Amino acid sequence: MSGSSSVKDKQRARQIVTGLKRQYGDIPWWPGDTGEVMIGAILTQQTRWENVEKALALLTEQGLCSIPALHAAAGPDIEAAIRCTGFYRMKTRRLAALAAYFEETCGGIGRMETMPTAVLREGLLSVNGIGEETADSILCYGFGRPSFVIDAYTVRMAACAGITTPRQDLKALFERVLPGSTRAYHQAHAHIVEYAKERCTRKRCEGCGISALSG
DNA sequence: GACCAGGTCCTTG
DNA sequence: CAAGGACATGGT
Repeated sequence: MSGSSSVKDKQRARQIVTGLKRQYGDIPWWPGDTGEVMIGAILTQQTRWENVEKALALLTEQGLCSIPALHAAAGPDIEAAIRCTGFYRMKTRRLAALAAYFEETCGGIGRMETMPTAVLREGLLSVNGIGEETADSILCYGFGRPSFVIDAYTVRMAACAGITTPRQDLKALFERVLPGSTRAYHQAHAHIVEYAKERCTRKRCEGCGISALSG
């Protein structure tokens, strides 16, 4: 916890953040409304984003790309639209659970806008099919809260950079290093994904460590 | 054909 | 409680 490796990890995390920011500058990320972002967050689980975009387009075409619409929709219609994202039966159930939570338990998304982030996060985690990463994606990109997202790319980048902090503590590590603004969280996560998806796959990891960033 | 993708849940040992 | 398996399509 307070060992010297934690100080080094902090420095390494800072180098990842600043190095990538220098390389990419501002990049756009998830311009959709809250409902669409939440749907995308479920669909992207263990799935390439390009396939998620196709599914979102199909849902939109059919007027199903919102929480109220999903809540009213028939299962098979949802399944058909999201098939290309894989795990489509499972994801249809998860979307239904998400929609039921906001429409029935919360009384609409609007009611949650003013909730404290911690309360909102607990509520999201209580929905079957929403784990830590999905919850933080929804908070950060859907509700504009400063809750940093730790995904497979971030974990690999951290490992490549020599960070030894255990996975469950990476969120706190990056949140300590970053400025507290939601925008900073958006950008840092977007940068990591942009960088890592090209060179930091399961099998190979080509220069995704800090050495490649700081020169 | 094998392997992998911006996870999560349930079942075992 | 850690590890393993299931969920499933689409691209390399």
